[in-house]
Amino acid sequence: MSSQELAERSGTTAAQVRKDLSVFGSFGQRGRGYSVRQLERTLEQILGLEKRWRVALVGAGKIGTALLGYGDLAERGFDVVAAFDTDASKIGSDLSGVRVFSMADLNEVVSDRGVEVAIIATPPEAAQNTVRLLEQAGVRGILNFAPVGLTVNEDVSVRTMDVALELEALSFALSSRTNGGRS
Amino acid sequence: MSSQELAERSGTTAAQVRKDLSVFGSFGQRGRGYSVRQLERTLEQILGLEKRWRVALVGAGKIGTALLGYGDLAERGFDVVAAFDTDASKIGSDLSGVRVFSMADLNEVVSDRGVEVAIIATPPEAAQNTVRLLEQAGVRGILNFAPVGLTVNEDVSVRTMDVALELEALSFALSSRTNGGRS
DNA sequence: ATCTTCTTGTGAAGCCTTTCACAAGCCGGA
DNA sequence: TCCGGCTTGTGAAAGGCTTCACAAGAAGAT
Repeated sequence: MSSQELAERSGTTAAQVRKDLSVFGSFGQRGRGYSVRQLERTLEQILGLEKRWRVALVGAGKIGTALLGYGDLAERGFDVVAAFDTDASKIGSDLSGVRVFSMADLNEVVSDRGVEVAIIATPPEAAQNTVRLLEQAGVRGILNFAPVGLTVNEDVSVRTMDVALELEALSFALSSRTNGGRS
Repeated sequence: MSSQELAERSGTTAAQVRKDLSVFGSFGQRGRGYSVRQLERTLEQILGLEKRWRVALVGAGKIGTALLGYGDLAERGFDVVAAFDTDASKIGSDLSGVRVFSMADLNEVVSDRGVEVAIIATPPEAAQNTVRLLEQAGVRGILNFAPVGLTVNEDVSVRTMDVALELEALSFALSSRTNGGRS
């Protein structure tokens, strides 16, 4: 497959694709293009996707449980190995095959099971404190669904998914386009 | 409040804050800084946040219903005025005060209620077809939770929120940092 | 009124990313 | 073997974003 075709499929330009790939090395064959199979394998390795990751879910409310039922995650290399919640009635139960623990057990369970990445789906007030607990337990990647900015140690990566924020970005795009799209 | 303080709170630099604001005009007072109140009002207007938006939800499964219970949305100016699903047992029911309609009614309901933005929370196979329906009904902003890339008309904005993709980005950050973080 | 202190708004410089353009190289056909 | 058609990999140019640095202006003290 040529860089041109890759570009069209991923919504970018041929030159961009070639430059991006060239950062990691030369995988293409001049005159022939790229072997999709080989490219897939090589990139998986480079991006750390060949590895499976152990994930913990903190907050087994609506959003948390919805994520567990998402399915897709396991196929893409992420095993949710534990969930945590403050609600006593949930502790000990099974959500889509994942055991729910008390927050008090977080440190122990996360350390024992070698959890590297956590998903925070707590109410916003509880999110920052959850970060503290996770950092102490050795988690270095956090996906945050609580609509708040989080402060983390330097050696921890966070990504926040805020639905309302994304809608706001959409609304900005829409209104600037409508009001005679200056720029 | 000075640009310095604004920068610290939002995790950027003072120069960046001033440059960004200068795109829209001059709101600060030399020697004094910015009036937070006035800044808030002005930016709300500019970003189109003073307006309320009517939102439709397509796909009333786990993720969809979780989003409805999210609360935060209404506070931030987004009213979910209709939901759609293919499951006959859900049609006609109420989810957190939102009526669930058949997909067959999408065009009519969306047009009648003046929906401008839609959230797609369908299975990935159904997402692209949903885009078609929404475009025909006049929706111009789409927030997509299905883990697929979507093709849309030029006058429509899409944002995709893919949990596994975000986790993959995290895992890349983690593994590059571990493997002697070159660069 | 003048001086000192503070902070903005903005040209200019620096840096990084994207695009251009083309030599180098691969393949199939004659 | 030689040629013509394609496509990569990459230096160089262009474009965009971030940081620097400083004149212009505001407020309070003397």
